This record gives sequence, structure tokens and C-alpha cells, in this order.
Amino acid sequence: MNSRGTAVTIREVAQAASVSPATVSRALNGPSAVRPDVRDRVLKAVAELGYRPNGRARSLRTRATMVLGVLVSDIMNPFFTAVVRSVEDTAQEAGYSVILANTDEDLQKEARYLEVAAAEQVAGVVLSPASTSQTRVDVLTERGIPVVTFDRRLRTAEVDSVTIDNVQAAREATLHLVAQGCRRIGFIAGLATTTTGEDRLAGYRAALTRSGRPVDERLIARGNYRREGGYAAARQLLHAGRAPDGLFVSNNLMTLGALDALAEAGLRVPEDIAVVGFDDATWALGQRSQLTVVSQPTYELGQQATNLLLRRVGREELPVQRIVLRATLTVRASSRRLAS
Amino acid sequence: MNSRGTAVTIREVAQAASVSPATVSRALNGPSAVRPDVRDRVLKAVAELGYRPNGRARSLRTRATMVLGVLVSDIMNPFFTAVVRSVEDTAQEAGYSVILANTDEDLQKEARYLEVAAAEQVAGVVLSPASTSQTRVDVLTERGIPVVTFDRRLRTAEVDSVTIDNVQAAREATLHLVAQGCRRIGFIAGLATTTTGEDRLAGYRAALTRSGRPVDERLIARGNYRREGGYAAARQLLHAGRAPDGLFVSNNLMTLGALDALAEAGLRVPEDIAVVGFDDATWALGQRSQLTVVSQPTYELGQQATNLLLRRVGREELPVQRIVLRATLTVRASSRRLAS
DNA sequence: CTGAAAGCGCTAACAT
DNA sequence: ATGTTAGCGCTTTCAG
Repeated sequence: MNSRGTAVTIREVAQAASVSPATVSRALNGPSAVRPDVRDRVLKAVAELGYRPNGRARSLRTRATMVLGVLVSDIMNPFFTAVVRSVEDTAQEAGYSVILANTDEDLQKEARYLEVAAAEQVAGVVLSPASTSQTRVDVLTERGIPVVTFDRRLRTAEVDSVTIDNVQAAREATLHLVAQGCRRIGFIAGLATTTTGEDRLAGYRAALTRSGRPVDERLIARGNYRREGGYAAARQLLHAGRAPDGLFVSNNLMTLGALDALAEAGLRVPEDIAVVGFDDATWALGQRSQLTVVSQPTYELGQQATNLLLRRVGREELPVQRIVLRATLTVRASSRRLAS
Repeated sequence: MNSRGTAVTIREVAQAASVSPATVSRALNGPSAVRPDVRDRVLKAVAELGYRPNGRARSLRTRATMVLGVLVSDIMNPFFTAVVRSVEDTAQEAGYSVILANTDEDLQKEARYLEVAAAEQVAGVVLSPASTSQTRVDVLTERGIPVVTFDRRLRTAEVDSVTIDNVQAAREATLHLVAQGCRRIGFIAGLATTTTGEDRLAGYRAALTRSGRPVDERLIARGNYRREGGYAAARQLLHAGRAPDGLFVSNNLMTLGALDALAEAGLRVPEDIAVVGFDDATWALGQRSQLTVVSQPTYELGQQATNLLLRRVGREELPVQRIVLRATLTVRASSRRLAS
């Protein structure tokens, strides 16, 4: 801080080092041609005055930032925070910083943060959209800011995405329950406004159909991707007609809620009801957890999304990418009813 | 996007509306004096061209942003994400947006993000510092960007903080275990580089001393605030000399890890060992959790920190604030050994 | 190799 | 009430 109580500018550094602002800029920024002794003088002045370049001014001029934005739909969900960490790691390797915002599955909030990202001119945005059709990324794309969605896709915009094959993953999980001898398999679906909500449901239906089972709509409940939602949905299923003997829950937090409901109802897992969840929940249940889950490759998800984004940021021309990663079914005791 | 493929600027809008850039700015920004018909023309042009003000240019000029930064030391920890959500809510009410960064208890990362916050010229920063003495916030304060720490304090800088009384909270928790008849009370401390790490340990010691008990250093282990850290620390305590019959763990994730270790060792809670944790862990253990904990008022923590920050952002002059909130001991079955 | 000058997009003074 | 001018702090031509 100088005597004026304001930030030190490049001109003050220039003056202190008896050079022009342009030279200071050159000394600081590239490996450009500045005489060593001049450079040293500049660096010394920078250090003494505590000069820090004003990022806004710089990127106003250069039309570039080294900051990526990440917009997640629920920051309290460890699946998303895990992806965020991997985005961060990957971005950092490329010299980018990451700022994060939480949209909370709320279209208004999401819209606001998309605007913020546009106004702040981030280099690119990684996004788990709150809605398949109502999320508007054009605010960004119109300004030439690339967007990559992860976990979920947009149907309304032609943007890159990195997801798993949700239909296939849900089908595999459901077929597993069928194979374990479950006769009435319940399903707790996610928000209908998201591709994960729809695709996982489609996979569940497909598996039943393929197994020659009818789809009983009373065995399908919707949740809001939160724990309470899973709890409420599970209770609904338990009290609707004959209780299920198998349950597939399509997201991590809802799985915990469903387990709460099962425990409350005095049901044993897997004896009374076999359970398959989504996403590893070691953060909640511990390493010794015996929950069968569809495991998503969170680290790879974030990594691929970021790398893809960075290619776009680098103005690389390539067709719209839809990267689909493999999810794997991790079978543990919660779903094991037959020796296999 | 205009024909040039770049963002629409205020000049283009001005041209389209046959007014000057200044008028566009006035029409958009304040309730300033612009003739209604002119304003309508401008707004129409804005809509047609899809104009969005360039936030960087604007705040370069106005020296103000409506964005706050939040730097948390572990984004995978629900305690911090809960506070973040409350910061967000509070900021939003005041018209501010919040961007978030994860420092991961890593001084390098933290330093980098403090620089980013400075360069991006956020209006203010809410921070849970990775280190009591090594976290350098002067990057921000020198530029006149106010900082409020939460959860932890800095000893090196005179900045506002919002915390609980950690010494008192830990003392109360420990005394509770004493009152339950525990003879050998173990303690899992946090990082020694944080005020929470030190203060909670101090509270534990104080409680024992006050109860006329010697402090057995073999009953104190350190963890890294993560689940594995709690697990490792608990194992260490279980295998060092006579096992404890009471355990106080000074953070939420470590509590889960400690419970893992206890279960693995076949110890029953509370019969073999009474347990008190820190921070409600319903996100992990469910509403029906029987864990006794020190409950922090997360929402209030974020709210107060944000309000304080906003007062500083508004250039309000006030002495350095150290707001201390009340934490409460929530007694549940995990620590109950005596009818009370 | 260095300096002078222009300008990124916006808003605040100053005119009118 | 509106336009003109200047300048936020920086980088990047263009000269020299």
C-alpha cells in the first residue's frame, strides 16, 4: 500500500525503477527482451512497493484470464466436491485457477452465476446444469466463453459434455438386483429436469423389461437428490402396496436417506431388502461400508471435463464432444442375497 | 454475439439506439435521469444485440465489484460447505455474488488463491485460514480488500474473525465425559497450525486439570482434520498403553474415522468407550444418529462473517472485531454411561 | 532494447 | 437530459 492508501500501479513501479510502464510490463510478463540489469531494477521496485498487477486491467486488455469457473448444482454433495477437486488439480497443472459457485439446483441462482461468469470473463466454465432444457448457457457461449457440462447434459445447447452412460449403469444395477432374486424392485429417481434423473430411470425400466418383468409405477418414486428426498421417497415406496424386496437409489445422498427409512422401518439389508446405491459413499459410511453402488470415476470426470474445456479455451476447433466414461457396479453385501 | 464473433460493447448498443455510450450506461445503471422513451430505445437495443456489460471494464472504472470471495480450507468437509451456503445466502440478500476456492489446508494453494482474489479485485474475502501464523492476508488488506476469518483466527494479522469459543467448547465436552465416569479420556487434536487445533486441545487439558486429573500425553493424538487422520489417531490411542474409556474428537471428519477404528477394534459405544465428536454429522450419520457432539452454529457463523465483511466493504470504520459465538454440547447416546 | 501512444470497455466529470 | 472527454491499469503496436 502506498501513501495514498490505494493499490500500487505499474506507473509507480516504472517511476521507482526509472523506466517506462511498458518496460515493467515486459520485465514481468514474458520472457521477452529486457536487459538483465533493467529487469533486476524493476523486480526490486516491484518487491519494495509490493506491486501486484491488476488482473482486471490486464485481462481487459488481453481479453484472457487464467481463471476457470465451476458451477455445481449442490455443493453439499460430495460427488460434486470430489469432481471439483479434480477440476482444480487439472486446471492448476495448466496454470489456471478455479473459482466455484453453488447453484443449489436453483435455476435463478444458476442464471445469476452464469451472468457473473460472463461478466467476470472467466476463460471457461465447467457446469453441472440444474436443468436439461432451461439452463441457458448462451450468456457464455455468445461471448465466446466455452462451456463443458459434466454429470448431466443439456438438450438445448450444443456444448461438450462428460458423463457416464447413465442408462447402461442403471440397467446393470437393476439387472444385478434381478439376478439376486428380487421380485419387486423399487427405484428412487432423481429430478426429472436432469438427464441423470431421466436416463437412470430409463435404464431401470429397460432392465425390467428385458427381464420380462412388468414395470410397476408404484415402485417408482422421485426424490430431489438430497437426503430428505431419499428418505421421503423410500417411505413412500414402503407404504405403497406390497413392499419392495429390492431397492435401487439413483444418487448418493438419497441413498443415505433411503437407508434411514429402511432402518426406521426395521428392515434388514439385504435380508428383507437388497439395496444398490449410486456413487461411493465412503465419506459417509466409511471404508468398511457394505453398500453395493454404481461407482462413477469422479476424478476422471473432472479431469476430462477440464482438459476438454482447456482445449476449447485454446481455440482448438473440434466437433461437439460427448465423452462417456465407464461406471462400474461395485457389488458388496447390501445387495447380496444369493451365493454367486 | 455480433458478426465479428466478439462480445457486444456499449458503443454498439449506443449506435443502435442512436445515443451516446454514456446514455446507455445511465439507462442501465442507476435510476438516473434518462428520458423514458430514450431508455426504452436503449433497452430494446440491449435486448436485440444481447448486450452484457463487461464486468471487468466496469469495475476497473468504478473500483468496485459485487463479488465476494470465500476461501475454505477443505471443501470436502460439510462443516465448511454449510458455512459457505450461509455466506452465499447472506451475500445474495445484499446483492453480492460469491465465488469460492478450496485451499485444501495447503499454504501454497492458499497463497495462490489469495493472489487471485487480489488480482480479481473481489470486494472482500471470507477465509478459514490454513495457518495461524503463515497465512498472509496482506496481499488483500494492502489493496484495501477487507478480510474476515471464520472458524479459525490469525495471530499474525489484525483482521476480523467469527469463531466459537473453542477452549470453552472443548472444556465442556471433556467435562461431560468426566461426569459420565470416564477415567481415561483420549483426545484427537487437529492441526497444530490452526487456532482450532490449539484451542480445543487447550480446553481438553483445562478440563482435566480442573477435574484434578493428570494429563496423560499418550492419550493425545494429532490428526489432519480428515477421516483417515481420525482413524489413524484413534488406532494410535487404542494401542498406546491402557486403552481409553472415553474419547473426544475435535472435528467432524476425524470423528467418523475414529468411529471406524473403534468399530474395527470391536469396541462398543458407549459401553466400552464413550465418544464425543465435533460438529453435527447428520449428513453422514443420519438424523437418528446417536452421536454426542459439540454443535457449532454454522449458519450464524457464515451470516455474521458476511455481514461483518459487508460493513467493511462499505468502508465502515470500526475496531477489529472478534465475534465469538456460542457452541452447544448436544448430548446423545454415544456418551451416556450414567443415568442423569 | 526501450519509450511513447493508443486503446481494451466502461463510467464520472464536465459541458451543453 | 444528453453528449464529449478523460481515464481506471494494463499491454501492445509502432518508432526510435
